[in-house]
Amino acid sequence: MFPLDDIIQRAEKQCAAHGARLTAKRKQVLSGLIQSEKALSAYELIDFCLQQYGESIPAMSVYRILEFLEDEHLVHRLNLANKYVACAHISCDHDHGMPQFLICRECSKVKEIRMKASAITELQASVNEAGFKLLGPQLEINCLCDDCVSQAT
Amino acid sequence: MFPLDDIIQRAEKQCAAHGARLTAKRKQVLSGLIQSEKALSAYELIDFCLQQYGESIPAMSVYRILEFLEDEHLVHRLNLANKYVACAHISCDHDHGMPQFLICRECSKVKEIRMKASAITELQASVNEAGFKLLGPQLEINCLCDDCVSQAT
DNA sequence: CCACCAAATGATATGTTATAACATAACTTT
DNA sequence: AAAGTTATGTTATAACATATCATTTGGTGG
Repeated sequence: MFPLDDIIQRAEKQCAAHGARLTAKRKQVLSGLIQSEKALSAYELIDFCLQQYGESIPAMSVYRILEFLEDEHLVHRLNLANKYVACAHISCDHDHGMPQFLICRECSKVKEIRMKASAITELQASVNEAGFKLLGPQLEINCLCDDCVSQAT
Repeated sequence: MFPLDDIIQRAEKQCAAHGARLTAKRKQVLSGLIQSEKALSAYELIDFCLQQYGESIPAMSVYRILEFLEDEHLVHRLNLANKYVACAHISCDHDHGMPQFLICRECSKVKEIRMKASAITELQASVNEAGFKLLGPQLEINCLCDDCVSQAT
């Protein structure tokens, strides 16, 4: 889609826009997530950074960095899998509404899709009716990706 | 809704129907989940059983028991919260289709609702189109319950 | 330039959730 | 009671996450 460097540059601009700094470590973590093209746990990211950059980042730092990146809307935390994934839309400007994540339970591949506005409205209505309020914009859905389905056969 | 004993008795019958045994410990764990009326972690259940029955169940056993109860469709595992909740429909006969769980992020209160069949079909279509297959029948949705919303103000 | 402050990172300890591996107990069937 | 099956106990450890305090870094005003 977009070359890694473009995305990083873009992310850097986004951060700079409100005085946040995309430091070297933060770039490494973000790059890791972008390159892996699937969801990684914090500890998988540590391994990745060690392999890729020969740099060992303590767990605590990775969690802090992930939190920072989440605040900057550069990554998403997937509660369903206790993993993290790069936002699929760092390189575009539009607003992203309510993201849906299809998460492959086998290989952690993630696809960020959009629901129809009507479907969201309907969901919201059901939720409110039940005495709850929708929180966080995100729906996470347990799936198998087609690759893993084929392999299983 | 239904008195605890009725539900337990019902659950016992359900188990007996295919030769599974709802032992004393399993009853305690299930009762704990039913009484708490919200999702509990395995370790919260251990505490509960200690308080309520003066009986200390090792973590390992609780996990095994939860797995058993899940197989018997008496409890649901909520991946979003890493907690467990009693099935809301132990006391009725009908098939339950695709359960949706609204989970209060604050207090772990859970409401099991049903989606319209049309909505499920639509979701399924989106998922397939994206190259994934829906897995597990359950959707877990991050919410705040109205009580916690009020308190926050 | 440098002393200072704030932000970022490191180090260590600990908490929380979950599973693996193996041992023992308890019930069932004959 | 012996043998087989199911349930539970014990111990160790993996995987995920946060609290706390120390140290480094990078910009800013004197």
